[in-house]
Formats: sequence, C-alpha cells, structure tokens
Amino acid sequence: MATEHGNRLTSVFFQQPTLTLARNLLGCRLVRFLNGERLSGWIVETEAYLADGDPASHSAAGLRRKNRSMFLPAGHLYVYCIHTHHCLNVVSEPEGQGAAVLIRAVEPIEGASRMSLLRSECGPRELTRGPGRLCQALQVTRQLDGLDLTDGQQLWLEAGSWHASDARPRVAHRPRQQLAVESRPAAATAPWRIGCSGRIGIRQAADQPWRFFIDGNRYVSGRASCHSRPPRDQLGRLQPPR
DNA sequence: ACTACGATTACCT
DNA sequence: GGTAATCGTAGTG
Repeated sequence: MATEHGNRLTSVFFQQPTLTLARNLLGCRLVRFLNGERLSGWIVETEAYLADGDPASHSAAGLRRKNRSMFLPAGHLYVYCIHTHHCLNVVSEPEGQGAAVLIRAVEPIEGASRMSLLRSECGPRELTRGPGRLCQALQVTRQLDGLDLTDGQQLWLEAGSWHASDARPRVAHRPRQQLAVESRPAAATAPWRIGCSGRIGIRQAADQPWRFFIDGNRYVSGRASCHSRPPRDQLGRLQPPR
C-alpha cells in the first residue's frame, strides 16, 4: 500500500534537545502523501529555533494564534507564512516550550515530476532548494499546521537509510571521517560531514551557529559558499574567509 | 481602520 | 549585488 510507512519516526526520536534534533534530522526522509502519491526527499538543511534565549524564534514573543502550534509537543508540525510563501518546522521539546527545527531544504527522492508541476516546472535543482520552495513542491500550507507527524496520514518523517548502501543524500566530495551523531536510534554513524553556520534571513542572533547542512550537498540553499563547511585550522578555529 | 513587518523568492542590473 | 511582490498577523488610534 502506498501509505506504508514502517520506517516512520516515532515520538521518541523527536524528544531530543532542539540543537541535537536539528543535526539528526539531516538525512531523514520527509514524506508527503498527496492524492495517493508519495512525494519525498532527504532533509539536507535545517535551522534550530530555541525556546529560551533566542530572540529570532517565533516563540520569543509568547504564545499567539499564529505560532500556537510551535508550543505543541515534539513531533508536531508548525507551518507559517512569510511573504508569499510557507515554511515547515518540526516542533521539538515538551508541550508549552516553543522550540522548533526549520526544514530549509530537501533532496528529491520520490515524485519529482509531481513536484515540478506544483513548482511550475522550474529547473530540477530549484524544486526543493529553500524552505518556501520545498513547501510549494510538497503542497505544504497552513492547512497542515499543527499536524502530528507521528500519526498523520498526509505528512511524516522516516528514518534515514544512510546505513544502507543503495540510497542516501548525495555529497559532492568523497566522505571523509565519519561524524559521530548523538542519540541516533541505531549505533551507526552518518556517512557525511555536517556543516554549521549562522541562520539565514534573520537579524536577531544572526551569529548563533544554529544552521546545519549536509556538507557539499547540491540542494542546500543559498550560494555556494553556504554549501560547505567553512575551513578550520588545526585547533578547530574558524579560518577567516578570503 | 491604518500601519508596519517578515525564518522568502524571482527577477533585475 | 538590489528590490518588488503580497498578505496574515499584531500593534496602535
């Protein structure tokens, strides 16, 4: 059956600290079930928005009608509008906290032709590269706001199959040292490096390194300089750009 | 009722 | 690199 989702992530997965969850969502599969068809993609870029001490977070001003679903328990969906577009967040932390992970980009897996129709047949790379674009490609709107991702029949997440050899998000370079990822359900480690930077498009707390992405993946948003880990010296210090 | 704003995108030079 | 598009929400009078 097309709605089969034995790999679906359960509430336990979402009960990680927000910054950890933002990293661990990389490589997971975002699935949209639309008109009997599965549309899906690898999550390749995320941003964390915290419950406390984060002036850029929509929850910073307190609970409002607009952001109420951000205060639902971990594993729910928070969708908001920005200009003419929508953005999709995975809620984290216990109910009432107000933290979430913005999904900024996915790499298409299933249903790319349908996504292309929903996106007015733009180029393949522009299908799901960016938070507004991926929502248009997967037909995610405020109608789905507040959905339980662990239970809903329209949108959910599945465990990454990066432990398998056949399918995984692409990286532009040969994977090097494996990066240990905390709180994985299995003991395996992901075969890519995780890049980290300030969050895009915000003014407040723009220097906080709470954006995460799969290093070298082509579907990561922004310019090329946003697609790779910034170079670091032997002590792990950030190297100045030149 | 009126105004200002934005976790973006597409299109311009 | 810059900026218009365009609208729900929230703050103000």
